[in-house]
Amino acid sequence: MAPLSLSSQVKANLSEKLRSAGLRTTKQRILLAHLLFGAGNRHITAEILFDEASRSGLRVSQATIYNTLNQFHKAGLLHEVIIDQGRSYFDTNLEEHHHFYVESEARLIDIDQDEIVMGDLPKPPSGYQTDGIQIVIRLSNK
Amino acid sequence: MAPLSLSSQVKANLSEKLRSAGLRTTKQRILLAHLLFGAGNRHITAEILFDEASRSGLRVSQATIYNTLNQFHKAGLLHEVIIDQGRSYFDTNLEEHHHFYVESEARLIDIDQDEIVMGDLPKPPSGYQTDGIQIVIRLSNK
DNA sequence: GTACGTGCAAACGTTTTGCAGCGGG
DNA sequence: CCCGCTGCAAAACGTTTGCACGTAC
Repeated sequence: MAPLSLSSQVKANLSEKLRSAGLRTTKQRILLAHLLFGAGNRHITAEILFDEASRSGLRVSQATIYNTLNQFHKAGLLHEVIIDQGRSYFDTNLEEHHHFYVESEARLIDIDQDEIVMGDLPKPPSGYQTDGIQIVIRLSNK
Repeated sequence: MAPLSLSSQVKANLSEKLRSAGLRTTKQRILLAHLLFGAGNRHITAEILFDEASRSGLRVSQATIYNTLNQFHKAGLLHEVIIDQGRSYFDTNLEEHHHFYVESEARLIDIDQDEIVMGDLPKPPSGYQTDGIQIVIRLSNK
């Protein structure tokens, strides 16, 4: 994969994205943002992102990967999907949608929005408010 | 809490339950089964079960807690709910149902079956079969 | 210049594993 | 008697944290 040589146009776009999310634009964040957002919707784990960053020529520490993913998440640039014990997935698709999870491959697959039809959502118990809904359909090999 | 003094009737019932699930009936499993299944539907973590077992007078190792929960799960006596990163919940309610999750209290709450209305489920991609569906609605304090 | 980001390594909490010994069938 | 279960301790795993240094603004 091509190293840090992002075109200045691409860099400008990513910088803008980070800045409007209230984040400083460091070299690491620009490249990680490029890996995350530069190739359509992705389901990515810290491990995958670390590998991709390393392979693309940027020497980042794991701590930075975790910090960055958490910051992007807190800033609303990523959604978190928890479905595998001990491993978090981050989804670059921010629209409300749901997933198949292939346990044998530790892989998430988007479900088409119009494929899942929900009636009314249950009301939360008093004192609480709904914060997000997550539907996961586990798949196994036939 | 009352120690290991389970009535022989209770013990017989639990023994039967374990045996028909293909599990040997050891002292530890009988007591853990009693804690799990003797008080209605529960959402329990390894930590909670370990504490309850200790408090009830049985000296069990953490390894046995984990082994037992995993075995009960594999034997179909428990459902696993993964929603908190790094911690597994086991649900003694085997019927298909769904949950609220109160993040601030790390607590699961059952959703009444008739409160959630689903249309048709999406078909799994070819080569895969549906293995279970999990709906979680995250709650925060209002 | 200052507050925030980064790297490194150590710490953390949950879960798994290896192995010797015990106990159910 | 044998195979599976248990306890213990250590290891493994993903993730977080403390701290010194570096860098965006």
